[in-house]
Amino acid sequence: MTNNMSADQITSLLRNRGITPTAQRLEIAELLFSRCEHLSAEDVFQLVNAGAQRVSKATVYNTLGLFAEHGLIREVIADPTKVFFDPNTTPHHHFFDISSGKLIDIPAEQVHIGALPEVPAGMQLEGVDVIVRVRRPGTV
Amino acid sequence: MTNNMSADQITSLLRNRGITPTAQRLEIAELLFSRCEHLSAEDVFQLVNAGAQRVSKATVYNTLGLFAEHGLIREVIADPTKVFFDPNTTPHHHFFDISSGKLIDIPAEQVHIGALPEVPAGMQLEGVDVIVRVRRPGTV
DNA sequence: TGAAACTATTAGAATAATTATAATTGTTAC
DNA sequence: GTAACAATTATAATTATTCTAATAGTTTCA
Repeated sequence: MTNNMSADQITSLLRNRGITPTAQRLEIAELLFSRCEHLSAEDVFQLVNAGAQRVSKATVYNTLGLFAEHGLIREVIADPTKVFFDPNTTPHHHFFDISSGKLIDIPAEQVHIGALPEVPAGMQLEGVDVIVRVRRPGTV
Repeated sequence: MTNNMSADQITSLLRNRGITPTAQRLEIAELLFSRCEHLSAEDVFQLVNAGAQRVSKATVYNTLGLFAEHGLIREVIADPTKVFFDPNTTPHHHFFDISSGKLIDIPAEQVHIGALPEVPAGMQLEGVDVIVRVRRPGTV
């Protein structure tokens, strides 16, 4: 699934969240929102620098962290070797295919959490992540 | 919570799973099952080598991986910076306190998953992990 | 306008977790 | 006792991520 957005649309997307739109941030945002895929920092680094390098690894991390902090994307922790960034911030969950290391969205309505335990005293609920680990038979 | 087990009990615990009990493995197992805590590889490395070093980092990783593979412990992926190892392998879920980086068990019966989506074609269900992220107010 | 003072952004270098490799030690079978 | 195999180790490499210094941008005020 791809989703074409104009540079202007992406610029105001950032502005609406209080993020100063710089060249690097626009490139990374464009990439995330046009692809609508689950990308790792490394994926973003490769894609944004396809051809000549223009954006450093550190900037990729800064930018992804900033976007996540401002609710533009969401971190998904399912793979011990890396964090994924999901441009879909609506409530939903994930299949994690341990054979391929890929994530697949699960629409929120397909997972029904009937009961949640009481949050420990003095703590604030931040979010609930459901990861359904699946595997292609015959693979490790 | 601590749980005292004799060296013999731990030895047969490993044997029952088809794991040859070596000195290093017994030390690590003893540590995991007496503490009943969520430990990272680094934690295990520190604890097992309190005093003089006897077990290398690589052996710690090998051993934890082996134990997990044989169902003696369970990997919990909640913190992007490291993997936790949980000696409790009964079905249950976790709070992850993002302020302190600590895990707290949630008994299985306190989380009720009413519906699960159909596993993608040709895939095999491996497990379902529910991570409830919580935070101490005022912390990042 | 123009430059000092400050803030925000970027990226090269450093760090931490983990894994791969190859050497070493221990065990088993005959 | 020794060949064949399995387990352990250390080193070093790799990968993901963060730190910090440097750069670019913005504001203040003379």
